[in-house]
Amino acid sequence: MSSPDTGPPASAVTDTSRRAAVLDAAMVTFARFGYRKTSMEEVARAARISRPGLYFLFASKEALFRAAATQVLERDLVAVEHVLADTGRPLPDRLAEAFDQWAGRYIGPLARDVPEVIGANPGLLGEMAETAPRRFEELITDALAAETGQEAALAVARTMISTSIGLKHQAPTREFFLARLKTAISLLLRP
Amino acid sequence: MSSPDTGPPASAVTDTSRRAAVLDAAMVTFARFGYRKTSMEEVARAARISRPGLYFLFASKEALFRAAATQVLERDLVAVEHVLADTGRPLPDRLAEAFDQWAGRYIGPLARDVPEVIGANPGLLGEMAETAPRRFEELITDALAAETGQEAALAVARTMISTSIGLKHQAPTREFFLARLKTAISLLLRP
DNA sequence: ACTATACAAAGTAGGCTCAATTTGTATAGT
DNA sequence: ACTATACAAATTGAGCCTACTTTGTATAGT
Repeated sequence: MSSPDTGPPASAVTDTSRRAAVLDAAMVTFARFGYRKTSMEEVARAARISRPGLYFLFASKEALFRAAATQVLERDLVAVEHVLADTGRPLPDRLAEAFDQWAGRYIGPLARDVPEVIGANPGLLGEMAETAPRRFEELITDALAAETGQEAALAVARTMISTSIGLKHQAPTREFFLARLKTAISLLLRP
Repeated sequence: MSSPDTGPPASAVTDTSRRAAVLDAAMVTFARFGYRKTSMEEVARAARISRPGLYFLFASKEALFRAAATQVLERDLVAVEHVLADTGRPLPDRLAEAFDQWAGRYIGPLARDVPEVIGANPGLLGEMAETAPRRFEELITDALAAETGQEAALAVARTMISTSIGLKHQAPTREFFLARLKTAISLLLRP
């Protein structure tokens, strides 16, 4: 719809990082107070811009939330992709770090609210709510299939993902999560 | 406090099963409406006794809930124990059925509310809230250790439990849960 | 070993109003 | 490519009151 290709690409990088910074501030605020109780004023304050300026960047509160959540998910998927692509490292290490990026990093008392507020408002996210977990499953499956050549790669990937979801609910700390996850990975990679 | 050892044991069995039936009706009602919005009147109606009669059996709403939740947890643990004790059957089958009794049976749209209402009111449960999962972990660990003799039995048990918790959140149906769980079990029992 | 009826004290829901907040837009300025 | 200020319309929250429900107990009856 609203294309940013209006002027010269002089400050394209600046524009992009400004947008990203605003989205970061927005997600922190959404995570802290929840979608409903977060006002555009509060987001603007957190992003250190004016409220009209915020509306200049994002057409509505919904669009802002969608963009913020999308950035988080996309960023994490890219991180996972990069970690898994580094085939110089042992597979178990790469898998552990991939799950840490995808889930472990959101274990703490503050960080927990991020996936919570995203998961609590699937209606605002549209497709992303379903495609992101699917893409993650694909990335894990491919990494497993590439290395171990298993045809059980999908089954192993799905089991690991279920385990990580369970651990996310059980783990009081990121360290707990990671320790248990590494155990699970080594148990599932043995055969 | 109120001991039932007042008269002859003539109708002890009847007493016990009456109590159990009342507790079943109570748990169904608690699960349907939640603890707060469930009235003693409603429980009495579901149990087909009078409200004063209900107070004759249980001193308070809290005591009633505690007893109902305890019965559910204890009943499931006994079922798990029995299933695992039948060493004539293959270990994977027994494990799958154990997890089905403990978690899978609560997957459906109606059944889901039971663990939910129990989990949502840990303050009313006291010790049971922590000891029951611990006892389940012990039962699974012992079954694994007895058969496979592993010293990794605890790690395998914990991984299976985490997987089952994740699956409980993912699974739309009991069949989905069971299918994925069986895959996980066979993957974790291979080495 | 209960049921039926009744009751006080406490808690909860519903409705209602008014003030405050919030959204989205506009306008003028830099 | 923004900020500052302002504004209408809609939503929300606070406070308050009243009516109803609920808890726990008591009492009489079978």
